[in-house]
Amino acid sequence: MPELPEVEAVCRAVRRAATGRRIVALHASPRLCAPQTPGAIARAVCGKRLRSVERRGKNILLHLDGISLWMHLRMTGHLFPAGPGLESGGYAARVLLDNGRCLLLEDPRRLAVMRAAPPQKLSAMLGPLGVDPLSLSFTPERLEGLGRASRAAVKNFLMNQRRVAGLGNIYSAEALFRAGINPRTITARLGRRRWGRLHASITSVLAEALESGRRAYRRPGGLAVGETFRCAVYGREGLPCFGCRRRIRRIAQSGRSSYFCPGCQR
DNA sequence: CTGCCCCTGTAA
DNA sequence: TTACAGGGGCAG
Repeated sequence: MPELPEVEAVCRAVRRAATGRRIVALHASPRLCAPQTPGAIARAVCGKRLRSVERRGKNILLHLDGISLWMHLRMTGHLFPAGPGLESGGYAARVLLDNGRCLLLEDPRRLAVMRAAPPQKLSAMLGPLGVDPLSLSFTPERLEGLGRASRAAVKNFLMNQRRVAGLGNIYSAEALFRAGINPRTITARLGRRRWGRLHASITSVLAEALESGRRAYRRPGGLAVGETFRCAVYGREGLPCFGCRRRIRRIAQSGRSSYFCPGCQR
């Protein structure tokens, strides 16, 4: 489920619920922990206090005393604070806190990953990540600079985490719709005006998604993050465009679906 | 940079 | 039964 806004909402929720708390136990499925083991991760983090929560792109970093816990939710992972009683179906990991509450990681598809390592090691691992679109260094000039030499379709460019870190299939499509840019456009061929529009679109789409995600996340164990964001093109194949009423089209790009309006996106 | 793969659930 | 799913590592 998660792209940048959802992961950011998760981080805020975890930050509020667990900062300063000590981890007393950790249970996790082996697949989630590979190539480490659940036991090794548990030994590394138990007894440590959560000092801060950091997001880098779609990556979550829980910084403890001298060691950090890295998580990536991939396609279907959910992470949320929960009470002691919640024994919901099939969690992938449960991190018990010293106040009786816990952090629950659920993932029906079991693609999420988790690892414990010193923060420097994790930073090195995440080194190739590109600019975070919520950071101050994300400017129209920076974006244009990153894409000037790319011959990939602009949709694929936006989804490349080494360039811009955090956009996925949904918000790439939504940002391109707002900017009026066809997802198949060769990135390097975008002009200055379009780079400016694309930058503004990314910023506004993420801000709105974050806002709707915050509302959704307020219910403990309830609605998943991001569900209240109303997509203009994603998942709307064949339905009329909210702007020009033409039918939204779906095409495949790099094996993934891209949605766009043939009228509004040239 | 693109294709294939990793998994499991859901819908057509 | 098949296609597809919001991600990313890896091979080619």
